[in-house]
Amino acid sequence: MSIYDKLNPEQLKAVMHREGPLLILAGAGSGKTRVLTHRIAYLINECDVRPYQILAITFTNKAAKEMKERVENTVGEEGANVWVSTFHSSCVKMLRRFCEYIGYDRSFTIYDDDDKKSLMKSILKTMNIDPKRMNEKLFMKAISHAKDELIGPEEFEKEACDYMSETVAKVYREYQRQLKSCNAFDFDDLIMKTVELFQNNPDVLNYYRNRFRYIMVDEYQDTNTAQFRLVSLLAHYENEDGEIEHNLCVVGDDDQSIYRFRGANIYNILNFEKEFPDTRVIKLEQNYRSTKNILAVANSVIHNNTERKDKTLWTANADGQNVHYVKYENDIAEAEGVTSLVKRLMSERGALPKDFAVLYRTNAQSLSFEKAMRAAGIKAKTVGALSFFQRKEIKDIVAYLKTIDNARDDIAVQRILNVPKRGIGATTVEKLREYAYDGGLTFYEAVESARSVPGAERASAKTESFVALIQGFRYELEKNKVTLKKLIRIIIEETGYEQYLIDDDPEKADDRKENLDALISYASRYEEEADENGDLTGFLEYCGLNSEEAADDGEGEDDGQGFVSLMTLHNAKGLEFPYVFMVGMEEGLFPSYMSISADDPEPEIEEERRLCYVGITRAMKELWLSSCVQRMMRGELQFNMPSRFFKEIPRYMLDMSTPMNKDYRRTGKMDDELREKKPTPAYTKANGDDGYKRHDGGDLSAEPFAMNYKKPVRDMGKGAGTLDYAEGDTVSHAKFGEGKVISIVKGGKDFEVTVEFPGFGTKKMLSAFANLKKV
DNA sequence: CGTAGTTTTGTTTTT
DNA sequence: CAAAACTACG
Repeated sequence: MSIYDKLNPEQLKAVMHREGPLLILAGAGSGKTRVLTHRIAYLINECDVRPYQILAITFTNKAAKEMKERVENTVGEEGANVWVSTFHSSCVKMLRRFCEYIGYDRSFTIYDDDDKKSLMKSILKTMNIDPKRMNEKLFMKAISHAKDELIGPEEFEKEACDYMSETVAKVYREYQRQLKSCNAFDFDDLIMKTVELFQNNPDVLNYYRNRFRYIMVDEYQDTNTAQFRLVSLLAHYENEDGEIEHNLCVVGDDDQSIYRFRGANIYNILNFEKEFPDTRVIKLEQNYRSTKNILAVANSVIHNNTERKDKTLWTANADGQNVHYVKYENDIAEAEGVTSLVKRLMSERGALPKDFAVLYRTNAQSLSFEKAMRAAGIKAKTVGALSFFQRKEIKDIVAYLKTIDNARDDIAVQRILNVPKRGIGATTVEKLREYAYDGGLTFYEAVESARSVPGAERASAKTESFVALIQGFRYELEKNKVTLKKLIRIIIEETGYEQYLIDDDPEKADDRKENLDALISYASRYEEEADENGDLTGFLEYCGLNSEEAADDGEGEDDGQGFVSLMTLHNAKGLEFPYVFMVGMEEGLFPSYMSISADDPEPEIEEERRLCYVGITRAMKELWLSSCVQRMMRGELQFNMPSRFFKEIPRYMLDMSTPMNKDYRRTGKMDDELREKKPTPAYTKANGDDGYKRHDGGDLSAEPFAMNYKKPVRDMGKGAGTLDYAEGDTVSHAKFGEGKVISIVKGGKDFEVTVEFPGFGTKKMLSAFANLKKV
């Protein structure tokens, strides 16, 4: 009996693969993590590979942690020496060691999105760029994208061809300059700069090439160009006979690529075999997770994508229930409906809260579910929304720590200079910033010499006491060798931070204090776990990269029943639940309005479809899909059509009779009488003599919901029948201003209108959404 | 300088 | 309906 006995033949082939590039196309629920961990075990136990020669890369810290545990379970103690981490933390580790080669100091900090935004805003201000015309988001996106593609500021500048890109180039260069002077990297830099480090320093690269003889990458479909380069640089080893080995094993599923917006390059997986010609390809198509019915729905949806490797997932599992579809009157009814279904499944089937997940497209949707669950007394947890380290109070204290550790971090210093309030106002900060900028100083240095800064003299008494405060903290840390835990307590104490919280918002003060306590226990746990390099810099790095759940906040101790998980579809990747609710499946929400109205919608819609596929395949036993006729979105009542993805599911696969009484869809409440007479009305009507017409997935033109279909009210009169403008007319658009109509093409119930806007170029849009007015 | 009250603006997903 | 930006006042 060996650990390999439980593997199927394909899995076994993958596990036993020793040398050379290997591409594992692993469908959802096909046991890829198991393959990965077993392969690591195989290499160590059977092939004399040392654990430290293996590098396994995952995407999230959570996945890394889980994989590490599983490796240690299969391999034993030695498994702890396998380097399992995310792209970002691997890079941090390597940079921490060698960043001096590229002119950084070892105590560098990492900027998250908030920090990035602050820095960008201040740059735009000093460069006198009108934020009304070009806001910081635009620049952040452009720069981030460039970095994903390994395009540095110089190259970007060379390729700039219009005013827009030239401006971005200038900002990009300044942004990089300031990052460096702050001794900070942003997330994208972590990858790009590591690649730079390798490319410019062969000795460093060779060091890691010789060390990492076997490299594995999980979720390979979500790698971007920079990450691909990083991995291919590393997976290059010259053996004793002078042959080059590429011991690179990547595991992925092109159908689950959902991070294109973040630069993920789907061709990394589609063209892997071209990059590495001697690649062995193994497909894992047997699904161990879901029922046949769930898988059938997933397959029928994903088959509408054109850019994919052909494969079809199958399972030996039972048929299971049909996938359910419920159409609710509004978002509140949806939340209550889902909640009562959860309640009912718990009482009728003995399911536990942890068996359920509610998946939605946008974080904003979580609120109504949180409320409904709380009202019904069901434990639910929203995962991921606002991560621990993004909370104001945590960021403030962390900014103090950053300032103590690395006063070159201008963003951190600016954040806390007047928090809690010390009477140092915006004008003073502005003067200090100018002074620092002109004199090539860090912001902190400017603060130190505020006395001689024109315009800031008046506040110099206040800035001096701030400097003294920081020096005091440094003294505690360096001379008195206080622990991190103690240091944080001292900071809170000395700055009067708790009083500040109470003055700022008495309502939230208690919650926030609890978060501070959580930070303190997080720090003390870090100190216990970390070995000798458990210093302040290390702790900050830990904080910066762990965007996920922090310390258990003590709230609601686990009783073994767990929580209903509320999360975005993106967050659900890699997870599985017996019962899954995919909610808010409406045109304009999922697929999102952004994807529908993009210049070139097809690839975006395909990504949304993959996201849909990911959601469906999270379900093990039973799946509910739902949409609402109307919902509140940004304070306005919106009327959406059911998602186009429903049209891609053959109707006979859907059970549309889910718990219904007269009022269910309107209120989300179940009729108790009905429940008692017919205990399980939900599961009786499926697939059969219900009068539903059956058609296969090929016929997408069929009206899916003739039964309870209402025309969307949104923009009636423009969307349907006729338009009040014609080709050649001048129209006006809320965002782009006036433009000339180039063409109008009829498509389905809508018109695709092409308009040329001076200054914005030519845009294609759907008449129903564009809200164009004839001028 | 700080604050409270008002207006504007923006809408996806995240390491 | 937020959050952010702006304004007016003490």
